[in-house]
Amino acid sequence: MGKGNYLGEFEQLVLLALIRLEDNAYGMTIRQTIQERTRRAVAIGQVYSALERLELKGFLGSHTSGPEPIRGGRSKKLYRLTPEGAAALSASRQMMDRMADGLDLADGRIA
Amino acid sequence: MGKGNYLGEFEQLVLLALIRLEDNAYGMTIRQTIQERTRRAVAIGQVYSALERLELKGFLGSHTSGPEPIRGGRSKKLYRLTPEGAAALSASRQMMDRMADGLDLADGRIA
DNA sequence: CTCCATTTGCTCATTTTTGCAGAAGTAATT
DNA sequence: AATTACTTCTGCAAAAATGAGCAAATGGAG
Repeated sequence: MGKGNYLGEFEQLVLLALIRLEDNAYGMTIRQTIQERTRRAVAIGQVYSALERLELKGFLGSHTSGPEPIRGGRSKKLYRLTPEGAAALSASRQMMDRMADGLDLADGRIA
Repeated sequence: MGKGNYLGEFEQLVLLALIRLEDNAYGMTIRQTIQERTRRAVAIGQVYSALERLELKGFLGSHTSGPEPIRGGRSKKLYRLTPEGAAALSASRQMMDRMADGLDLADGRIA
């Protein structure tokens, strides 16, 4: 795998949502999960563009579910993390942890 | 504080470096700290452009040190975190923590 | 049964913000 | 003048963010 493909912050949120959602990860649920947990509004387009980037990089895979017999029950594009995605996520988090290690974030000395 | 004032990942690294460096945070040391801890190369211009943005947003303050009587000892632009910066950093990290809470990152289910 | 309003899910185009890279410039000592 | 240390400037690439609008399903009114 090439260099320089580290994850942006929102991309990390998306990958974390995938893990949390297990077999039910698709655009709408991913968006909802991120909104609930981060308490910030997420535009729908943002989710899909992140998903597209991540799939291109091989960090996740997708398949299409069949439609379901409920109102608005059209088919969905379901996503799952790949081993590469899991590795990238883990690496990003470890990097941040090393940077924060031993610091008292409560009282960062103030200007 | 306004909305939409979120930190990018590199910006977070810069703020964390500030805390770590206490009274000795300026372009060169910030760069070095990030490189050592994250193990990735950091272009110097990237550091300064992040610093400029962060100062503009009020997340850090700066002042100029006097020159020192050693070779190349020109004056430095020293940076410190503001209360707003500390709050933003803390918020970003909490957001990520809530997203990751309870997940087993080791075995994200695989595609 | 046929429309069409409603619900759910996705695509696309665009703009703004961050990230990345290196050349050029400034200020000090030797 | 040469050397060392630090900063600014400039340009481009990648990611974040926004929102309009398209597509596919059901359910209900007629």
